[in-house]
Amino acid sequence: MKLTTRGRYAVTAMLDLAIHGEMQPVSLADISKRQEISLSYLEQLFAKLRREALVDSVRGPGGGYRLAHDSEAIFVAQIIDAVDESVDVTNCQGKGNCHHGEVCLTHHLWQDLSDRIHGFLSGISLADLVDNRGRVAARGSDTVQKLILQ
Amino acid sequence: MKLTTRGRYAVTAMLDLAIHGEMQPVSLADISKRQEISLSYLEQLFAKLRREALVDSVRGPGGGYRLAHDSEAIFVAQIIDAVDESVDVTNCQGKGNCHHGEVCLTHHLWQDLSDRIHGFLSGISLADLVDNRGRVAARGSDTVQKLILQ
DNA sequence: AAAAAACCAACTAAATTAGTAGGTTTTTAT
DNA sequence: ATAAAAACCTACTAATTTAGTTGGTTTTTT
Repeated sequence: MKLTTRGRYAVTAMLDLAIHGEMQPVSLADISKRQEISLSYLEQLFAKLRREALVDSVRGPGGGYRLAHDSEAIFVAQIIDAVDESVDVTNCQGKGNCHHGEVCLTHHLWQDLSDRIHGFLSGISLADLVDNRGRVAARGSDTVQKLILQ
Repeated sequence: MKLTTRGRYAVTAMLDLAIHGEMQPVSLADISKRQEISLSYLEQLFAKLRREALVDSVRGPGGGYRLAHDSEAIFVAQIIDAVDESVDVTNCQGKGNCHHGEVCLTHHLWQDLSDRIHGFLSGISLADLVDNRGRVAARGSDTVQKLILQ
């Protein structure tokens, strides 16, 4: 699994867009200043986000980036996936050929964990993050915890 | 977050121990052959597992390693932690000083995800893995999914 | 005494990540 | 028209991490 600065930067930048991009497009220079992320690095990330149609760009002065969809319809998992951070923790990229073409001893464990991580991040939209500044899991998790622990 | 070959190797090797170590200690050479993990690399991993008191060693011919506790009492999270793979995905190692000493925009998101991953892996023992060869999460997850999705 | 094993330290190759450098193209405002 | 602001693009680089190697020593059994 890869979940490093790159994925965190991408989500942070998209969240910045969701917060500041209501009226006019937001330039990467602004995001760079606010979030303290190198401008060139942001450019590379936004190239990928654009390829995956998560953002639209406006060139020229006053230009910048806008979310390509409502913030309710963009999910953290999509952002992470777009910048090439796979949330998959299996050794075989889910193929199941990890030990002589068969699944290895621990394949199902990693597969299940991967599914859970992806499921968790697929359920959180940018709008959720804007609403409560990232405190998202607390919502349902009490019930879930009780179920798991009982 | 780091969850790479190292952590997977460690869990696989411990599972091998749980399966083959009932009667006599298991040598790393055996694990190395069965699981196709470099012997020297296994040695490094077991040095850490021993330091964290997850395994006991027996030196000399016929020696090897044994689980230090019942397989019901050793959890995947402990193994991952022992070999220095942190399952924490925050940028600040959970300290919450990610943006000028304050929490960054996405801190809670990563913190919640980290907690979930750790919670998941803390609930799975080696015995669970032996029982159903790793197919563990399926158990409770249907109910959980329904709750989350409704 | 020999062999099997744990134990140990230092090194190395490969991969990945984060970041830099140095541009071009497009578009707006003056 | 021109200058400036911004996206867009490609290639390079430094640092870090990972996986693995090398070459031992120590302990214990046969």
